[in-house]
Amino acid sequence: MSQDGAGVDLETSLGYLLKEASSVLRSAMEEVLRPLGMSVTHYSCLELLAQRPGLSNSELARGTFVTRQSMNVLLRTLERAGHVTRPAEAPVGKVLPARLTPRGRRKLEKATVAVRSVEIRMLAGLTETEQSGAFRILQSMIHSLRDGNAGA
Amino acid sequence: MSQDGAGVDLETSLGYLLKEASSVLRSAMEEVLRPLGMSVTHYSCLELLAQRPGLSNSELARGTFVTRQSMNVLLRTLERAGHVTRPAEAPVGKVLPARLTPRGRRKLEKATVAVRSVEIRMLAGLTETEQSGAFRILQSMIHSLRDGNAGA
DNA sequence: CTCTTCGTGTCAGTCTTCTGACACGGGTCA
DNA sequence: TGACCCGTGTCAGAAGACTGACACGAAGAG
Repeated sequence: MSQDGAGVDLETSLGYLLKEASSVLRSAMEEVLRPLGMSVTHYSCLELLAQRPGLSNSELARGTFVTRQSMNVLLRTLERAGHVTRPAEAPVGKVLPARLTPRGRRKLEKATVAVRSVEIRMLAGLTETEQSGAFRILQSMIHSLRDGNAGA
Repeated sequence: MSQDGAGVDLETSLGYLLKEASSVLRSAMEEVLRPLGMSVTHYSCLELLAQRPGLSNSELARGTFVTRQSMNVLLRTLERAGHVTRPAEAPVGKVLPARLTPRGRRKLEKATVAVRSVEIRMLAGLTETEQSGAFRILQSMIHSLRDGNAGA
C-alpha cells in the first residue's frame, strides 16, 4: 500500500493531511453554522466585511478564496437578505464598496460565537508554542506555493 | 480592523490560514494537473486506488473528502475513460471493488510527478523537524475536530 | 428465525462555484 | 492627447458537488 515508493504516500503526505484538516474544519463550521442558516462562505464574507469595511466585490472574493463571480452572486443574496449594502453608484471607478448593515452585524455576532467555538476546539491540546509554530509553517507553505506559481 | 476583539481575527486565525493554505495548494495542483486533463479529485481518486486497490465507491469518497454520490459520477467518468474497472456484479454484498487499469496507472504516473513537484515546492524552506511538527499538529487538529463532531 | 440497524450503490433534483466573455474606469507612458 | 494595460462588475453557460430518497445486502439483537 505505502511501500511502492513511486507515489505521494497518503499516510505521510503533508498535502493530503492539509486537505483533510481543511475538510474537517469546513465540515465542523458548516455544522455549527447550519442552525443559523449560514454557509461558510456566507460567514467568511461577513467576517471579512466587519474587519475591513468598504471592501469591494473583488477584494472580498480574494479574501474568501472564491472567484469574483461567485462572490458577486453571494453579495446579491446578502443584499437581498439585508445583511449588506452597496451603493447604487460607484464613488470612484467601478468599485462598489460593501458595508455591513446593523442586521448583518447582529447575524455575524451569532455566527462568530459559533465559529470561534470550533476554532477553540480545533486548537485544544496544542500549546501556545505549537500554535505559533503551526502559524509560521503554514505561512511558509503558502509563500512557497505562491512564489512558485508566480514564477512559473 | 483587528482590534475589535470580539471576532475571529483573520490576521491571526489558524483556521483562516488553514483555509488559505488549502486553497493555494489546490490552485497549485490544478495548475499542474490541467495540462494532463485531470482535476484534483480525479487525481486523488486514482492515487488512492493505486495505494489501496479494491477500494469501494464509498471508501474512495471518504478518502477524497467528497460524498459517495459525487464519487459515483467521477468513477463512471473514469470507467468510461478506461482508467478504472469495476466488476459488473458485487462479489459480496453491494460493494463493488474498483481497480486501476494499466492505462489508469500510466495516467497516474504522470500526474504523480506533477503533484509531487508541487508538494516539494510547498515544503521548500521547511526543515525535517518543522515538517514532522506540522504533521503532528495537523493530526491533532483533525482529531480534536472529529471528536467534537462525534460528541456533539 | 425474525426484526432492526447499518452501510452501500444509485437515481433525481438543486445549489454552488467555476470558466469564458464583455464593457467600462483609471493609470501609465509615449 | 491617445494608446495601452490592468482591474473591476457583470452576464451567461457549464461543470462539479451536494442533499434527499430509494432499494438492497450484511451483521447483530431479540
